[in-house]
Amino acid sequence: MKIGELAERTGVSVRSLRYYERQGLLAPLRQDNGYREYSVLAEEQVRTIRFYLDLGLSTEQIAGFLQCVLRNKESFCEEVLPIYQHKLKEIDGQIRLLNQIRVNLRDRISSILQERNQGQEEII
Amino acid sequence: MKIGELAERTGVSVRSLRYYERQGLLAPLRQDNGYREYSVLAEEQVRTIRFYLDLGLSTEQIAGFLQCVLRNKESFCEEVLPIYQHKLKEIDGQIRLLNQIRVNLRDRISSILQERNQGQEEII
DNA sequence: TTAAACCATGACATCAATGTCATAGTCAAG
DNA sequence: CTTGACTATGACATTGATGTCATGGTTTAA
Repeated sequence: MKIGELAERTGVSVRSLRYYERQGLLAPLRQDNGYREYSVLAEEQVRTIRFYLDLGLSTEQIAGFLQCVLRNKESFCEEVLPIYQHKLKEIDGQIRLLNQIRVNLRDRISSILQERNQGQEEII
Repeated sequence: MKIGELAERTGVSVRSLRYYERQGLLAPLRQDNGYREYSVLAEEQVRTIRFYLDLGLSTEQIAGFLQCVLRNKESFCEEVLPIYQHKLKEIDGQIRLLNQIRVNLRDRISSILQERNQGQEEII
């Protein structure tokens, strides 16, 4: 199958498919005319790539274990666990930071609303 | 005071002070030699800018209300509240997304650990 | 056969604040 | 007067996946 068909089947843009290839995540054959030729397995492979990307992993991280997880159960691939754990710490840190900001924002919003109400009361 | 001194007093790099100026957040006078001349008020102003930047607001958003909040109470500046509320929604969305990923990651990590333990037991 | 649709590659843009470097003018202390 | 510290401006880099455009070759359907 050619790149346009794979793009349509997976919902991933042609641009991204070429990018994944350059990052070492896909390795389609080439037809005589230079067109990329994807096997039927490529569709599942792209969905796997998308899954890990959506998990927040980088193409570089994914490249480190993609071949393994395509052939085995995830638990068999040694590289996966440390990457997951590292990502989890990162996510926890981000959530903590966002929560601090969130609390700060909520405080300021309610304080603004309160002061405005007091201003109204003074007028009354 | 010159830019180096302001940078040292506020902990903000010279580069960033020039950037803030270009974004319309600072407007120092110029000495005859072209050097920027900051008033003592600039120090507080920079801290205010940093505060809003740390809250996740963009220089463009900050520029929209900075002059007002420097002169009045925050609750007096009409532009602030909608920006806060918009930012809060954004943060909530980010937290939600991160939490989904977090749950996903934790599930996969524990599932890997569990499968590895089962593998061990089988050997025993 | 010809036009439309598809493919290839490479380059530039994005988002945003900041770092860094190059080049050059200015100032202060020795 | 000279050297080192400071300042000015402008340009390029960063981060990462993706969009978009330009240019040109290929295929396919009418």
